[in-house]
Amino acid sequence: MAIREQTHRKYNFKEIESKWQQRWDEQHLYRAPELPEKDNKFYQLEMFAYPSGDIHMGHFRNYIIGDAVARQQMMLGKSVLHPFGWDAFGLPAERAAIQRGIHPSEWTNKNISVSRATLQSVGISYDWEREICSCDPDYYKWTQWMFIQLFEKGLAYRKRGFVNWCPEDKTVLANEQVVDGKCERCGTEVVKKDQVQWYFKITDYADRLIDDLDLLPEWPENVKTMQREWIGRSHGAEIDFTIEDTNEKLSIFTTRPDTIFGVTFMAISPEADLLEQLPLEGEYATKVAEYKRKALAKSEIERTAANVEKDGVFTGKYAINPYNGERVQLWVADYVLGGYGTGAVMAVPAHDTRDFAFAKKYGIPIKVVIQPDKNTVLHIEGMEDAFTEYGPMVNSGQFDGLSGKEAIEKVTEYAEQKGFGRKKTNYKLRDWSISRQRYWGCPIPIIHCEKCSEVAVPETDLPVLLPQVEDFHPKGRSPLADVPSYMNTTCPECGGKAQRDPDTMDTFVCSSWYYLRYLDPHNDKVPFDKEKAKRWLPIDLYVGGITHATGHLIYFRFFHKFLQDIGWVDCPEPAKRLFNHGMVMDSKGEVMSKSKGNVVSPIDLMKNRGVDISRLAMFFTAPSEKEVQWSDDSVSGVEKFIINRLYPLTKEYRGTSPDLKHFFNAKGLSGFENSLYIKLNQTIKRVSEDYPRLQFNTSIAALMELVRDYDSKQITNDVFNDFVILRIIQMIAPLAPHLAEEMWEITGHAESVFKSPWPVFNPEAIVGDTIEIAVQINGKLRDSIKVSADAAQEEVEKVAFESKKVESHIENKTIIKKIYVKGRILNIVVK
RNA sequence: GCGAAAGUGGCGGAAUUGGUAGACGCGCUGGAUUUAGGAUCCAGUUCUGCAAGGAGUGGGGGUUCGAGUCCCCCCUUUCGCACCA
Repeated sequence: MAIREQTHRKYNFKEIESKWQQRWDEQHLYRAPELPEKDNKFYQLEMFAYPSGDIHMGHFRNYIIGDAVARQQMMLGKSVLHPFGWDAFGLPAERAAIQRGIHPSEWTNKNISVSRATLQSVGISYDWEREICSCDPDYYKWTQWMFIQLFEKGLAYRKRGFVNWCPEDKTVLANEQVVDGKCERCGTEVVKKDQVQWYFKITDYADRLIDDLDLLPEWPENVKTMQREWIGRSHGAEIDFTIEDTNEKLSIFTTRPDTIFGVTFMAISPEADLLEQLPLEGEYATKVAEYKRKALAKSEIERTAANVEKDGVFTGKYAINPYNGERVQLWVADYVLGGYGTGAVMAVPAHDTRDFAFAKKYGIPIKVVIQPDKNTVLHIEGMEDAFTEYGPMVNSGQFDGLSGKEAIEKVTEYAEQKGFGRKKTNYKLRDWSISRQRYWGCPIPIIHCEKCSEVAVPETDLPVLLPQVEDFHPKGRSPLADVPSYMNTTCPECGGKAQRDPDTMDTFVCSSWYYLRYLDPHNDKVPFDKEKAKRWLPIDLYVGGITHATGHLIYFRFFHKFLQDIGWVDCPEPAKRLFNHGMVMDSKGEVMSKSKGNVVSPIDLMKNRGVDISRLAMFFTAPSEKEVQWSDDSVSGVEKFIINRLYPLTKEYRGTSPDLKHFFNAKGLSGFENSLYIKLNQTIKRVSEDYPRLQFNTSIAALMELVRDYDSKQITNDVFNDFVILRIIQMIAPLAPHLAEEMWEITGHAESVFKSPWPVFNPEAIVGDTIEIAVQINGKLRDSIKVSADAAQEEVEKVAFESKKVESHIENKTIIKKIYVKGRILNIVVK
């Protein structure tokens, strides 16, 4: 009876999974050392998670990918750091507070408990001892510390300016949080608002953020391209025009100084401060004011829509071109961006598409100053659009004939000599606006004093605790502004009465340095220990969605570089390799979302089929970087494989405890055994090569083949039999950890399978004794022949020519040549 | 509009460097076993053809003994940027 039970051991995933989760926890299997050896560590990180309470398929996929890598790295003998934590500040908690009348912290903590429990039930190899939470004062103390470091270096500053404003959430948004002119969170159209805001001077790092992308060969090319374009470096010149009546400077940035003689008007952005300083007169003043009001009221969408006709209004003023003294009209136009360059442009209708359209509309002159080549003359009358390419300069005085790069250089040099211009590099990247008029965020540790102006809270007074408030309703100012006990304080410098800054920080600040806190999460003296950072950094593999390409992943690189500059980290980049997993869609290919009601919960799936089968199903469906259309049909294949094939292997185990430290000694194996041994080594090779590519679908396929070929009845060598079974268990372990541990225990191991060394293939046993060679005639496959693995070309040819199929294709033909690719193919060319 | 990536059976997808296209799985077909099965096992399954054969990796050209893979043109899809002067 006992034997019967043994041989019919059922795959009881519920029992197995909870048993091992408990054991792992008891054994502290995932506890990372404080100080690993520098060349034997692996820092595996998945992106910081917002605790929304329910984990969906996308999270599930993200985490199991990281988990498989971390577990294999353990088996490769590395000290693995695989931590997790919560990006817990942010709007949803505040919304929940408004809707349900509970405090954001309560809502957040509840969600964290639920999410943590779910993740624990997925059996992810996190070192929970290192769990962090960004809304915890022990954490945000150091976020405030980071702010102060930036502030002291002049990299955190306040300025008035036009900001993206969401009328629904009543808060400021960073450029990255505006998608298609709408608020990323609530979809409301974003408008411009004039406000004083805190900024981080990320633009100081623009060059390094671009240039150091070259230090990241293991980052996906598309992410690097997106970052380069987002930062948007362009080289050109700044040239000072003058305003006719006032003699004030009007500087503009241009990448095309070679078109300077073609300027026929200038245009200023309605947002530009310059505009305020212009002494406008009479009806012009009214018209401009009216235009400005309308332009600012327009949403980002209306203003930036591709086909919107350009419009503007004449200011009645004129500017003087310093190169030729020409007097040109000065316009206000909302196609000119306030935040880029100087907020004004020189307009060259003949050679810029936008200026062309504008000039045509308002009847402004067009002047050709660049020709396609020496012999082609452009005529304004025939021009349908601007000519924007490079070519020789004309009508440009002393510069006539120069073209392209040389022209640009000469024209710029001239301005430098005369003192009205200079070389200039501009960026699309703006300084990072980080203040938010919201409650649920990290308080800005600044005190405003009438005498001493902005003063950082002394480090000893950190953290500046978020006070309790009653009313979270957005009013357009921070809820903290209405808490006198918070706001009123004394100046750390002069001791006089002072006010705290009422704003909180963008949550992207919290998530810009969290990967460092994991290294030393309980340190109450410093944000993290430098020596620990030295040992653990950089992150070896950073897994997350592509959505963060231009937001988080730029901020996080910026912080890292800043910390390098002030001596806290010693490497230039935070993450060596970045991996973007594909999205999980529903079976119709639509994004899963609550509002569509098409969300498939991994929780139900795991309850019904088990964690390991759910994991394998996700892995097997597609390679990790590809989008998947999730359907429960994906499960049946791997489920059958596990229940009917793989798990029952334990009952074939013969209890010999083979030596796993060395290659198996294949001498004396039978024919079947030998070919299985070859298959085993081929599988180890394939799987070992698939893991670093995160191509687990093919690893599983390879294991399916191996298990299919395994046949206990044909194996007489007990040790060999057991050797094969143990190797299979090891190879599937990072993908299906509970199952593998259970099998590992059944096969007599007291210690975790993740402490066993990852299998190594025997390079001398990946090719069998006989191999198949394809025989082609003129490149077309005609037959396939079997020869011994070490057969020479003559031998192969001999066998090939004996083939009837080959013969029928070369009859009455002349053999021109024969190409033999060793071990693969013989191609006979005939005529 | 600009930039990038990708198009392979009924479906998800294999195929490091040019070298037997369709591994593995789903689905489907047939068979075995079974009281029964939507369980299990075995066999088959790119299309076409009775067969020998022929065609075949979005379409068209090219390089090569040989192209899913390399080059040129076109089409489609997805993603990113979208007045950055």
